[in-house]
Amino acid sequence: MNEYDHKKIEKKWPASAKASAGKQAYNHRIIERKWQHVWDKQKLYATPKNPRKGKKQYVLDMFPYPSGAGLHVGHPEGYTATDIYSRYLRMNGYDVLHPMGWDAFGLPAENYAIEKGIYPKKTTDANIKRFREQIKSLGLSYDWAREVNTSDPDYYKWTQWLFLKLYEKGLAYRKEANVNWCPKDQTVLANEQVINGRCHRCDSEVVQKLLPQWFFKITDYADRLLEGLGKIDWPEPIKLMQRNWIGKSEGAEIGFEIVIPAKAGIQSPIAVEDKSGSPTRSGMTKPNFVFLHAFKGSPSDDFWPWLKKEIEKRGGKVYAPQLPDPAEPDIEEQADFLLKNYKFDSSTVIVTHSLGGVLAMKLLPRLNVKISHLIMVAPPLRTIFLDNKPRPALNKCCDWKFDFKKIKQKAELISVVKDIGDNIVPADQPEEIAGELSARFIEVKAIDPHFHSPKEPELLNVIAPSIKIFTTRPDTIFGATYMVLAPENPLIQNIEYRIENRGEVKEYIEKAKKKTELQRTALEKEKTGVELKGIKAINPATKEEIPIWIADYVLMGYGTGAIMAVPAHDERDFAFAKKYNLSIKQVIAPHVIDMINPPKEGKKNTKRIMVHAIVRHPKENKIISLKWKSQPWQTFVTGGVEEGEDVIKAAEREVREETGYKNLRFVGKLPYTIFAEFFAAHKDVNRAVWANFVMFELVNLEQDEVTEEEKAKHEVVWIDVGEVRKLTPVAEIKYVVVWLERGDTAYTGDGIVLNSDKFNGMDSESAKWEITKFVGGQPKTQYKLRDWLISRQRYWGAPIPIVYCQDCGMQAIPEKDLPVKLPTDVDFRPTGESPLARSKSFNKVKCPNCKKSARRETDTMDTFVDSSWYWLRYTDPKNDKKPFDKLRAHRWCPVDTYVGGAEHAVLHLMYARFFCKALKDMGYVNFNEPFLKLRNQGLILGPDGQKMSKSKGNVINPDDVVAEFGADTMRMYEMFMGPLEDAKPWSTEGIRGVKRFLDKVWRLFEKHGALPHPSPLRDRRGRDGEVASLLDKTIKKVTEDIVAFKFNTAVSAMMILVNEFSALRQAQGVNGIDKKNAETLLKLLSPFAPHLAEELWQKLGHKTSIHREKWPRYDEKLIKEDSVSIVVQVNGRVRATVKVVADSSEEHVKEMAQADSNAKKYLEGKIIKKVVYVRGKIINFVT
RNA sequence: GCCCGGGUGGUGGAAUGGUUUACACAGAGGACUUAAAAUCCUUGACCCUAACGGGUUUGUGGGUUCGACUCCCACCCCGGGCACCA
Repeated sequence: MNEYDHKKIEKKWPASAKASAGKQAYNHRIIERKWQHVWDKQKLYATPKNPRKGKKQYVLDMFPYPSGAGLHVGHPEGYTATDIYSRYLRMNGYDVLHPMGWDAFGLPAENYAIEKGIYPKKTTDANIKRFREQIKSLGLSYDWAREVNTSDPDYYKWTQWLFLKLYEKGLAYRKEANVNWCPKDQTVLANEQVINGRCHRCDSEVVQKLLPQWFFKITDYADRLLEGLGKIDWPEPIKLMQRNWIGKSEGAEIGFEIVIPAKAGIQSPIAVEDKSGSPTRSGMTKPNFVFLHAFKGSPSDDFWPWLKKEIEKRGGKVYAPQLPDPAEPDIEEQADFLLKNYKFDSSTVIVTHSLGGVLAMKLLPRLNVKISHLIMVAPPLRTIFLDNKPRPALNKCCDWKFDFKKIKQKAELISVVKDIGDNIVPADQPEEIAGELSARFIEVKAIDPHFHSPKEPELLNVIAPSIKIFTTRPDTIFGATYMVLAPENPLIQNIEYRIENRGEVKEYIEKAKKKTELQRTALEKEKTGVELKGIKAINPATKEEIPIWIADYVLMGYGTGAIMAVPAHDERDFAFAKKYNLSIKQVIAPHVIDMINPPKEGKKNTKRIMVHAIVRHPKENKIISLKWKSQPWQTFVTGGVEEGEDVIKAAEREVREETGYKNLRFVGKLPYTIFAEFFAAHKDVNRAVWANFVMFELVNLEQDEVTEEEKAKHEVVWIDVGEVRKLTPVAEIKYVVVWLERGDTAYTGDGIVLNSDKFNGMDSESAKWEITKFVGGQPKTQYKLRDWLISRQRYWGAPIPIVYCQDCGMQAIPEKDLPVKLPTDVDFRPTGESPLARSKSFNKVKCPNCKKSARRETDTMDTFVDSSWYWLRYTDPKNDKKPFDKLRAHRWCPVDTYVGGAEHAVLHLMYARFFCKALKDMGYVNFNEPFLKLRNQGLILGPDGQKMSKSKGNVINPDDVVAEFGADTMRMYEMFMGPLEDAKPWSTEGIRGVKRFLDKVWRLFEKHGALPHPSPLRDRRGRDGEVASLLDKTIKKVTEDIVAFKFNTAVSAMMILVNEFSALRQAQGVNGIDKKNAETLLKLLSPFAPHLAEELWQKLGHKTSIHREKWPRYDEKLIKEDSVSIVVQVNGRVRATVKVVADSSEEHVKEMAQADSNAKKYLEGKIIKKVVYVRGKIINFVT
């Protein structure tokens, strides 16, 4: 170990000893600068090259963004915490990696460039320099040889490299996406820069804009990100926030078929009998399907019989003729046949297979009406086939010339379905037809090539789509009374041709698109929507037809973009149903068991339907209650409902009978029935009751006579509405209270299933899976997490290493060409595209594949990408071959302790975890979680308790604090303020107190030098052994508190010790304190106040650094007190304290306590029923 | 609206089932000093009492317990996160 040459130090810092000598306070300016210089020279905090296995600790701070404002007093809080912990670990023999660096890319530098025209690198480098100096002035023990800077090409080269690796793995992809766009600043904004739907800089409303963007596929890791949280030591609230962000929901995916509802009054479009012989009911029919089969085919071939059945199941009427001469077809003749036998009209849907499509294209121009929909499955356009088989019959079947314009005019909607695995019709033919006809073009994979399988489910999706929904409450499906699609749901286009109010629907969709984020998420926004008229869905549980709506309260980005609406059991659906008058059907009843009169074992069980009437006074805010004479009950007006009887009528009857009031006005009914179980004492039976609540208001107080029989049972008492809580149906009453306060609401909890056929009576939780099975649904897990959008139309970030070539498409930059450097010939002014797009030098690039000139990706990466892996770079910061050496990373990682602000709870911490897992899968690291232990630091507020800000003028500058009080005081004060994770206000008075403490320590040594002197282990009151005990207790407390990150109480423990030393010295007139004790104190202090501790340590005559010393141990035996104070309580109240020898027997303590004069007063003449004795703490007499 | 965290002297906070207010700040009184600063000592919730002592008190109300800041229930207030996630 390097020894200090005190002579040399003295020579360079001659003032240091004298500056403070004889003064009450020490000179922090000189001492701190001196030791910072010496430590730096000696490389005291260099990281060991090869940490010993099991002896390594990686202690990390979240690296700062080097802003122009310089260091904030909040920064040193976390830095001091990790510094204390690192120093503590080193003193306990650990090899510690404790680095610092710069999250240097980001918006402010670029905005500054826009404003002042100063190149971002220039401002950033200057800011880093200032930050580094400020951090160094705090005496933090970072190993500066490992400094990293994300804006350095040597760093972002590897950020780009990691991007390419993710790209190779399919974890980086490009797609069109809606992004936040600020119309005033002409730029895309990150989600976190949008505050309440407004731009954080200019406050204009942010709109959604569709742009091609790069994403990282973090959703692939949703489950692992969730699972990993169980294994790491992080603050619970942070873990919870991540869990919520990932948002895992278990539920079911269930299909709802779309049907064509029966309608009266529409003329049958086809007035002839069909081959299948199905009767055509006159005056009432459904839209009709006409099937046109293929060459050599028949309606019993291929998918036809299956499709017919499926469509009929959905209420469609199908006509599937056998076409004349299928093997030697004459298209014109076939068309004649159809025209002769069938009548087509605006509701007709023609479905064709293969050559049937040619027939349809020849048929349509000859129609004098417009049909609804033409669906051509794998239609040919020419007689060129993939199998090269000659088909002479086809060559002569028609002229293969089509009047596309006319065809287009004769169908409302045309769809062309292509099989991507087709082995007969070449791919370009259906495509060309679709193009000519401007038709909907759908590419699918058929089960058998060219749709030859007896079942082709994809076709059903085109012809009769079903709506897939995700729900976490399949148990409520019997109560699904309507469905809702998100306005963006592409399914709407599929079924559009059947929608009667198309114009209205389109208008709604357009309006929804134009809405700003603010309007869509506006508080208490009223729900809007439009019904899709002309189609219905079938509730798969009830088989009933239910309406389909579109509404923007359903989001496309979650689940399937469609829901089944259960208004009775979902708040949103409830509000929507109320507004649009949709039916509400209860299928779950809250299940309550009366805790005061619970059902009794062995009693008869009876079932009843009951109604409770809440009767309001005509003028006052009072309601009627009945006070029972035979029971200790006070109830609403209450009674049974006969099977089939109207609940409201029954309630009216009861009110009349029991109270005589007769002029009632019905106000409302609790929208759900409650299932309650209790013991009915007056009848001596158990009751299971369906409880209904009805509210009336008395029009006046006119009253009929009440029968004597009723009068004998109970008396009418008016009570305040606020007292409802006290009434007797205790278990149900909480729902009534909510009803009275908030009005009608949906019941969203669990309970007993009702109105659900064979599932009635089950509890909702167990019904979930049973019902899912019953309706043919699948269990499904959904996540809220979306993929991470990393594109930024910004300059000051790492360029995305991709080029676009006209011939070869998207191409990755080869590794050898990295880094893609940021150009300097840039105009920063915002125009809506990335500034990189306007750099000439940047865009001079050749396609890595064909070497022709190509276009560069001009977006840069989100700065969160840079910070997702910096913790790995610290383990190997100078490597120019790889981002980091695997072995070196493995020696130090994962990070053992990570400290930073809670504002990164989701973003940075989630992204870094994602990177770690992706790197693990690619074999670059061998662990799953980057940060094993995480601790948050709280905000430091201004002295006024407000968040520090320039405009409020409450900013504390750390430079000023260090200048006035010194780094040691600043460090210690920030630790002493309160718990690390709490937000706490700065107090200028408070920091003085800490300085006073350090001065006190200084005087303890300084006044007479540090003297070796005989250990007078007596405290100021002359008691032997107390100081020794206190010293060991302090070691214990400080040690435990550092490990637990409870630095505030560690500081207070040292204050207590120093106060004791100081008083001891005064009381005994001793010059200085015992050397051993002094050294222990300094060691405890050294992680907190490293400069002062080192200075005093050297003064004690040492030549090596205190920071290389071993952490002090304590002696359990010394901590144990010889005598203890026992608190004497009588009936739990403190009456005295008695002093007894430690480990006294209970008997002895009891005697001593009873002997105490004050305790005696309270025990005199009382019988002691019980004595509670807690060893060494308390004795309680119960009389 | 939902989900977290919190509410303790004049102030920052300590105590996670056992004497509420450790430690520090501010305040009051005293010592030293010509004086101030600095330092040191004493004091320090509220009400009753001359005092011994007693009573009340950890946001409010209730409960569990010999005993509750601590555990349970309801409510109020503050801070943070999410926000139509089916």
